[in-house]
Amino acid sequence: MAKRPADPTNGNAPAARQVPMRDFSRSLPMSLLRAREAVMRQFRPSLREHGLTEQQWRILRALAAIDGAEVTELARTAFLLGPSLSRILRDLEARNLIERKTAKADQRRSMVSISKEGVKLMASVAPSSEAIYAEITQRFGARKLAELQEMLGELELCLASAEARDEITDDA
Amino acid sequence: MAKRPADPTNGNAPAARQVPMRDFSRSLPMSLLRAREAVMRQFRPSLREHGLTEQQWRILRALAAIDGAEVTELARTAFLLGPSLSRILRDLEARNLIERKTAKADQRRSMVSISKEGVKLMASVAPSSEAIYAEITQRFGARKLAELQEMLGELELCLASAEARDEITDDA
DNA sequence: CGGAAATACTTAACATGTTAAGTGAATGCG
DNA sequence: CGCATTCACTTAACATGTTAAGTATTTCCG
Repeated sequence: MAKRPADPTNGNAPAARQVPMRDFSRSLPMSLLRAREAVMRQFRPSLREHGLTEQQWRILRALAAIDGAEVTELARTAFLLGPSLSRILRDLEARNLIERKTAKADQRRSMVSISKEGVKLMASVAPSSEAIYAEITQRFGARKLAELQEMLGELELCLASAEARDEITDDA
Repeated sequence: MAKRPADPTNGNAPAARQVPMRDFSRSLPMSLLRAREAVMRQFRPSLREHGLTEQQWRILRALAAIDGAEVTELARTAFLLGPSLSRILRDLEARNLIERKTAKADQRRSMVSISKEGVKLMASVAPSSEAIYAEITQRFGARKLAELQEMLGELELCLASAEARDEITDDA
């Protein structure tokens, strides 16, 4: 486990001065944050030109792939929290990029789908978006990219299972 | 590419999706986002118990390691944008966790440092934080973790250099 | 049937991300 | 010196992240 470089100012004194922890610029959360920011920085200008934020784009992509979904399902797919999604859907609906209709069987649920305008907008953004992705793939290497994504998936899974265990423990 | 022949026929058939774009749940930004979220989900409860957000914690850690820094330098270290940092510093100062003094040589700059209270708070959070990190390291594997971080760093570098090239091109 | 509990969202409140504009203090240079 | 420019922040405005509370609907169950 994480051994740190010796700290001459400290030793093992428990109560007094704090050890500088593992250089936090190399912590996992920071590495992930910086990598993601580096990637998103490539896409944001293009999205912005089309009047879309990253999250709005995620929602449209998710909707385009499934031809209608409930809000909760959409939240899971686009990896957004409910409140964020609620706001964004309100705005996207006002811009006529999506459509909603409450389900007949269950008035609580609402089905969301992309509108014709939404599809048109996607068509205008997709080429540039794909080009950027292709550029990244080429620069970083397709094989390496696949490896990276594989590891990211494993990390996610390994931590998700940690939480499942916590929940069981919590059950009082 | 990807003209989307609107296919209303498969309303509730999740099976055959004619994919206009690469399944976006496997896109690099989503992979990074989900991995990071999985990691942060482990830390947030502990930080919250101590009344700190993730960003406030980043700032304290950065300050603890360097014993005083200018705002711009701190922004780079903690990977925060100027406006976010300004707000957070205002709040941390109000809570007496940090101290500021304007530089004598240049009145525009202000030096920020962690206060005694700030150090004390860090000392109370650090053990749990380190324990969580150790748990993650153990679950995922130290070697694999190092590999992952190595790849993330390479990705960041490879995209940063892409931007450097863009800027040169823009310069005309 | 009827009320407690669960479900599917939505609102609210606060903190941060992101871009643009503002402010006051140094600098460059004619 | 004078003054436009640059610099180091800060404010502003809008969008999202995050948690808690609210609302309407449905389901569970006696």
